[in-house]
Amino acid sequence: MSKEEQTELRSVMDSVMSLCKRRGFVYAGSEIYGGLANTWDYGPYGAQLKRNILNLWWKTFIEDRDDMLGLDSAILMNPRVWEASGHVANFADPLMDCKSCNERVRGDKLLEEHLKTTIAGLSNDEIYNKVMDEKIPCPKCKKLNWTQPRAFNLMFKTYQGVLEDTAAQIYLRPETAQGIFVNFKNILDSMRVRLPFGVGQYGKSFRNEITPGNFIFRTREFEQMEIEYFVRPEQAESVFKQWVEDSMNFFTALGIKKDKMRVRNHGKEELSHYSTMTVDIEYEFPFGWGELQGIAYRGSFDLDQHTKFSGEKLQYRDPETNEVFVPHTVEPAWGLTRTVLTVLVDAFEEEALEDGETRNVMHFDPKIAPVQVAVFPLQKQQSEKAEALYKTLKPHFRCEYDESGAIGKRYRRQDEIGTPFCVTYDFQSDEDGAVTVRERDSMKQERVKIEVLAEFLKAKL
RNA sequence: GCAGGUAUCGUAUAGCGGCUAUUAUGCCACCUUGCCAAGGUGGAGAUGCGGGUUCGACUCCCGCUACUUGCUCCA
Repeated sequence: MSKEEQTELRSVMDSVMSLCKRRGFVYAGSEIYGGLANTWDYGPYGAQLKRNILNLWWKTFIEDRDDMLGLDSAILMNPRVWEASGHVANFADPLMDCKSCNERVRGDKLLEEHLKTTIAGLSNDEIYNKVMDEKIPCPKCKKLNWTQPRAFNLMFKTYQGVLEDTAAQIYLRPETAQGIFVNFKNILDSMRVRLPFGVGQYGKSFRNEITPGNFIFRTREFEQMEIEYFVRPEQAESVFKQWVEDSMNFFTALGIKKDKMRVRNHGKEELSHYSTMTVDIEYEFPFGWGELQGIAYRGSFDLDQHTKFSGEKLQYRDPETNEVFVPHTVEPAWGLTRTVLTVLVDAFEEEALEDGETRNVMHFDPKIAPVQVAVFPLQKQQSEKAEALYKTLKPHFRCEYDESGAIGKRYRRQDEIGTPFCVTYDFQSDEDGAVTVRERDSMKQERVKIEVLAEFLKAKL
């Protein structure tokens, strides 16, 4: 990619951010107090868009399927959960600073690069000693002048109870997934399920990322949609492949351009502590490729760990053979807030018009557009009739009524927030009982009878 | 966390150590308007926060905050 192209893409990002603020999609957090780093608030259209994406996900993967169940577990959990999951031990980067030039590196990565092998389970002291034994210098200034590794645990800590003593120290969840494993037994006992089946939930997670950024791409507070799909070990591979396919289909259903997405296999060295097979679904953002979703084959790691730490047997008994075993899991994990960014960036177009003007158009898929139908009177004489029509459509679609300014200006307003259909009640409507429906993408106009209008629009959504 | 860049009405911008801080667009009201940002009149709206230098700071200096580029990473 050339410098010019990068600058161009950078300005796309700026345009999207500016539009988000101007049109009520996303605002900077705590803005009137000078902001708080990396926090963003979703405005009316942004909140609606996020919810629409979430609802489509829930419908696609939970409601419409016989093998899926929904769950909504707590953000605050017993700290032992995170010991079992490995997050207390592994979800921290041992960062070392070079005292000579201030370069900061991950101690474990430094070792791995030097030794050309993967290492795991070393304590900070062990990492430090090993680095000093091997005399691994700073990659930047080539001096051997490291600080002790300091663990920056990515989990947010807080306190339960009014006294800030350590006994009550708990974490904000860094992922929603553990809530599913922890409820595995509850679900088996209450829901009469059979393998293979999955449990899905969405919600906020929190990670003290060292380097957040890129608008709402990487934020310390974010929303995920996660599924744990439980299978017999021998089913895992085919189920895994099926999830990759289903996931891509979901993104396509959101209207995201296929040629901007790719599936990327994780190499051995980047697999996380729990996974033996992982793929990412990535999108090409203006700032580069970024992960939208990870699909990880976790084996029986989580259920085994929680069995070990809790003492509860997390197993499955086959009702026909009476065979007892620990199911394996395939975990598709989406970033919801990231998906919102993707949809915003992907839908954005600065369209050049014939007269040299431009119009900003958000080409949201009609299913997830914050506003689906806008209703106008051609002029204020038709206000009353148009408003009455708006009220009949409102229960069936996400609707907006606008009578302010010239008709062309109202079209443009709706283009900018991605409304796919505009309906205009005009001078003829009284006589022919019809209205003009204008489509955002084609800018085509069509005359539609009012009595079939709702049906007509529904067919297009 | 380190190194660089940036910070002026909602958005995009101009400018200056000193007069009422520029322009465009958007927004609000009224008039006008027979389908793609028409026109007229009026209106509201900004120097991120704190300190210093100075008779006087939006402008110069320092600190903070936020955004951003690179290192990092992963939903």
